[in-house]
Amino acid sequence: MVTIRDVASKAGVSVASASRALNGSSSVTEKTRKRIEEAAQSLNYVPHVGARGLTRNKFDAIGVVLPDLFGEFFSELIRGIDRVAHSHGLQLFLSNMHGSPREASQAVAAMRGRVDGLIVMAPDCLTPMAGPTGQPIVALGSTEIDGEAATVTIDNAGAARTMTEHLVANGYRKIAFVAGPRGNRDAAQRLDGFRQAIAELTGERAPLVIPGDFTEHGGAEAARLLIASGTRVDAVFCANDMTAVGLMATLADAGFAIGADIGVAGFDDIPIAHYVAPSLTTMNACMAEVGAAAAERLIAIIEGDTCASDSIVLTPQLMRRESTVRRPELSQSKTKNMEEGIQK
Amino acid sequence: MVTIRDVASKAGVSVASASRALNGSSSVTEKTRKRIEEAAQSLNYVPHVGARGLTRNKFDAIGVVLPDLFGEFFSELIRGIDRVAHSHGLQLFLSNMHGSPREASQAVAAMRGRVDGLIVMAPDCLTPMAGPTGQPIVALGSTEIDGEAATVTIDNAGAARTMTEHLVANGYRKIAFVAGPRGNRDAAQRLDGFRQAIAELTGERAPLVIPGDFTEHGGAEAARLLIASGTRVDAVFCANDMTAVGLMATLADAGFAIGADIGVAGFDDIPIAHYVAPSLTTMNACMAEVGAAAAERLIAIIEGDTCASDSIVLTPQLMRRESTVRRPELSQSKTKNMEEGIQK
DNA sequence: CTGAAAGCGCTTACAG
DNA sequence: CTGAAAGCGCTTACAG
Repeated sequence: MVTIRDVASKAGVSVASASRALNGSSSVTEKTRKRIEEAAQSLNYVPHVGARGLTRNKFDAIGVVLPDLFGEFFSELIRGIDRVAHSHGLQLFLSNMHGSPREASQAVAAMRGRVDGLIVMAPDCLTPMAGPTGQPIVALGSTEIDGEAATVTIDNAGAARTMTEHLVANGYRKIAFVAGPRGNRDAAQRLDGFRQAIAELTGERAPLVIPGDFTEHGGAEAARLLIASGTRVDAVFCANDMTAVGLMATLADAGFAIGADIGVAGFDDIPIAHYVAPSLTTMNACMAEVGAAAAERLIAIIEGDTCASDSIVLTPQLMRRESTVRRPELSQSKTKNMEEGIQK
Repeated sequence: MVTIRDVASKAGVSVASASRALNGSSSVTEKTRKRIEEAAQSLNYVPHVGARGLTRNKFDAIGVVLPDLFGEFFSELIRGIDRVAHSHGLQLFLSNMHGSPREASQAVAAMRGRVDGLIVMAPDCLTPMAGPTGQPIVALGSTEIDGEAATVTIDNAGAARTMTEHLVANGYRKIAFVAGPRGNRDAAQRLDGFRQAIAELTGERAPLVIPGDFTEHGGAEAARLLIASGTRVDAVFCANDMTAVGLMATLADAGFAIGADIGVAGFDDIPIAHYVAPSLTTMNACMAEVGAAAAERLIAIIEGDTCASDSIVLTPQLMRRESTVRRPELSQSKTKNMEEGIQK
């Protein structure tokens, strides 16, 4: 491994000069600069970023701790973060906390001395995370972090209300909700918003709430539970899109015409939502924007912008699609031709 | 920021002892170890991983350089890498080369002094990447890297042949191919495999090849081109799934019954492939496994296993789904009820 | 403009 | 078992 010492000696200068030349400091003769650069070139010198970070206490990287690295939801989030990080010349250090608070703390600790700041999403923690280790940190979603941290969230409750209004306005009266994982704040806020809206709009005080876990499988399970119970509902509002996708598939297999027989709504607007058939009505949580906003906020804090620590709340938009269209003829060539549909 | 010096002085010992105690060295009295740990605890000490890495020349992290961080394809890949990295206690340093060879080299350089080894995927480079900077490196897909590097690839050509055989066996004769981006080796190999298989199976020497770019939009464009040209084809084999998804949607909107009127096949088996309607026949490129294999290989190399530098080739599996079923009645309740379908 | 030196936070032979 | 010292590869005041 060639070090700056090697290029310095090859160029016949001190490491100090080599460092200055390589970092574009002005105080160095054009001639020696050239000599040093040639030496570096010929030796194929690559600076040791770790060492540089140690001396400068600046790492040109930001850390991202997420509950999972997988799936369209996180993929979108990372995309947004990467976009702004890249435009600022920052590298990304990613860590998967695997839904475990203990691992989340470990991950945060493992970032010390590697990054200039952190974006953390840990909506599953019931207890607030261990406080910041002194580094700039922004919390994503309804993550709770000890001490102060800037925050980027979406208005889950408000969005759930918007969706509920949409369902009611479209003639669905009896609406069930498929919940998210216990202890997940995003899920809890969505449920709250739904409950409140339902109470106001239909007077229903105890709407049916079916357990779920944010996965496709959980959605399928909820559908089976619903069918088995024989409960008659007009529509189902799922705490996230994956749940809705699983639920829709199971419902369709059981002969229900999605939309006509039973409305289905999701939350997140992951890309899959408009590929499924029928396409899924959902709330666009604009994860890419959340990620980008978080990254921008973090960078501002790192750069010493003190006003940057207040929180941002993004408002999801309703994506009106086929799964909440009551009369199939409204959606031209895309309606499923299932047994039920034909009989009518 | 509290350092090891702080905990040492608080515990009344030297930093050497503090370091030893904190790292679980055996040569330290139980009593002093306890004192040190308490000091660390009370000070909320978090080791500076960067500094530790510098001294030990070991970073407990691996770097991953990809053409993009976004989309199900990369998401799967990262998932596989993360699984084995995590099981070895390694962090992930992710970098997006944005499809640019220059950025790829930069990204590799930026990893020096941060990671113990690299996984690099850069299938778009026409010229081989700058050689390894001395660190262990494994190339993914048909990435070409100067000097030696272990390699994990999938058999693109063989898989394309398998798919072509499937199409022909299902009665599709005139088959077009939608290509991937120019200069992408995976795409080129798939096209080669297709051409060769077609020549052998149908005698056709110059099958129709429509340009594409691995995106949904490119697929839609290809479909429009196909329709506008009036060329009659029985099936379209797309260089990847995203292309197939875009093509299918456009074809369906134009009134074609996918499967019955025209077969469509993809490549990759991204999760969306079985959500679209009709579900998409494709080759499972098992990206998660590719990622996992690459990570395992890399770790073996890092740990000094010299035999670990030969290459691995994974064989994709055919995922037979609805988009290549000729008679709609075969696929029960899932067929699209389009104008064409009704008229029959 | 250039160099010798200190220091970033840690680990690890080397003595004791 | 414990401590003083050197060193990881770099940058940056401080002198000259």
